[in-house]
Amino acid sequence: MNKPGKSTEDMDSQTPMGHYPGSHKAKRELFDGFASVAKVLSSGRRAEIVDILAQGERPVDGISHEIDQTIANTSQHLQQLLRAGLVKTRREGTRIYYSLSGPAVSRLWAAVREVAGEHLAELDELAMSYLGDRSTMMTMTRAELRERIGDGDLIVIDVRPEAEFQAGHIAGAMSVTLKELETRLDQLPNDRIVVAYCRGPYCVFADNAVRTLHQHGIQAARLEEGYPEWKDAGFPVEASTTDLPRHDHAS
Amino acid sequence: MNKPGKSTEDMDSQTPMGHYPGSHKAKRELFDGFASVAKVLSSGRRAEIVDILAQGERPVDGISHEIDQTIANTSQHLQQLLRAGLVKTRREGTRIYYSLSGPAVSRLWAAVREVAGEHLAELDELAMSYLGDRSTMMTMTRAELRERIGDGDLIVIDVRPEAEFQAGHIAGAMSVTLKELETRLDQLPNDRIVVAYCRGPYCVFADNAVRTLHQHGIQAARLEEGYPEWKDAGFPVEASTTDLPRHDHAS
DNA sequence: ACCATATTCAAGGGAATGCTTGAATACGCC
DNA sequence: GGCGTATTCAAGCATTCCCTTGAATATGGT
Repeated sequence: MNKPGKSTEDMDSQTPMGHYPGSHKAKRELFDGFASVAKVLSSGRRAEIVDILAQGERPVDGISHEIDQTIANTSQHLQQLLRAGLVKTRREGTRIYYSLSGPAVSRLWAAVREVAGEHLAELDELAMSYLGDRSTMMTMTRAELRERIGDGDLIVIDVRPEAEFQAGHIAGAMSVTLKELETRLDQLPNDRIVVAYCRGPYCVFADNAVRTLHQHGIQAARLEEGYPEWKDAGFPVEASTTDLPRHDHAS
Repeated sequence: MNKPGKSTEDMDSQTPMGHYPGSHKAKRELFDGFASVAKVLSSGRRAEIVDILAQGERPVDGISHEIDQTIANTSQHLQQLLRAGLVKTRREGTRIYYSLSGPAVSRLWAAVREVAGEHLAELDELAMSYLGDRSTMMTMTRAELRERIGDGDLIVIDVRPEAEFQAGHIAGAMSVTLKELETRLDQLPNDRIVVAYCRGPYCVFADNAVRTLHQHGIQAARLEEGYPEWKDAGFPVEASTTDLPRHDHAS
């Protein structure tokens, strides 16, 4: 006898009376609803999209370029995120800007990364393969950076794509993308420690910035987490109001 | 030109030099890794399993009965949860007990429910259909309950299946399953408010207990969240050490 | 009105998923 | 060693998912 009981088909066995809420069918549907939220994060490409939107709003073709997928495919992923309620849209002329629908989504994404980092056996290997060796790199925590950010002995650079800096960044940070970094070394004061940050704990931009700076003999450290975590912690942020956020094409 | 760039195929366009980490392929694989954690929660049945395991460890056939699925199917779902690292196992004779692999998993599950509750359009309807009308039911927060639990004017009952009570419960609570409730009404002191709790904010047991108590003219309220949230908040818990946790068959 | 740009829609193929069924494995008991 | 119980494994089928391709829609500029 392998099958589940049929006698209590539509009424939970814990329920003593027939007319109470709690049918198995409704329970299945409710949990299918919860599952639909997780399902939308069950694609690596959509996870990348959420990681990018956690930085701020972005139009479709900016996202498409960032995740290296066709516009059509990116659009379909965005539709799925939209249907599940994880993102919302804002139209501006011919462009449609997507953004996370709330901080709870950011927390969910952080929880996924945390579980993967703590419990998924292969993750260390995958992270190592993408990020390279981090063991020799100096890091700084959010709390420490906030403490020391006004002291004048360090400078904070944001190495995310310009569009993300403009959508919001750590108060007092300057934007230096990786592409520009080597040509703008002279603009960095050589008597301060440079602290680089980017999208989050698994973002490679800050790592590579620190590597480049070290090669040029400049003291540099990486912020352990990224802009979304800084913002979610309620630490001071600011946005470029000089211009509307645009996507940045490399070509 | 709809396709993503091929010229930067294996090197992130933000990276200035060729030998730095950050290839697109490795990034895809890393995010596929994160996605694999979410994917395992993308089935309603596995979500139910996680909800049950958040109460404490449980053997396969107990879970199978609880989610109303065949043992074979339940086992396969558990294998997937195991591969993704969300659960761990403990063998005891011929039984294999599954449990969540850490509190991060519990937080992840809470984050999924939170996002669904805040942003998924259909969820209210699904919850209403499973739980019934909650609007007339009195509730109590964790903090308030902890405050008043020693005052002697209320009594806390745990209406989850006995196995879950034994695996861990709110300190000072007494176990009264829904099945027993009507026959044990005389054991409840009639000069105190009864506070019922169960698995979490979307669990129907406590609701139905309060409904039954009200029908018998007993003052009763529902704890807003359940045992996992109480435990994760660091509030006092205790476990039955009189016997090893068993599953409970209704049949 | 016409064109360019940004985004969405629709159809199709190959792969993966969830559930079922029936058999295999592992442990404890006699 | 043989039996009963708990769990896992393996094969099959209908469904769903991801990505691709090509066309359709919507907005703004000239």
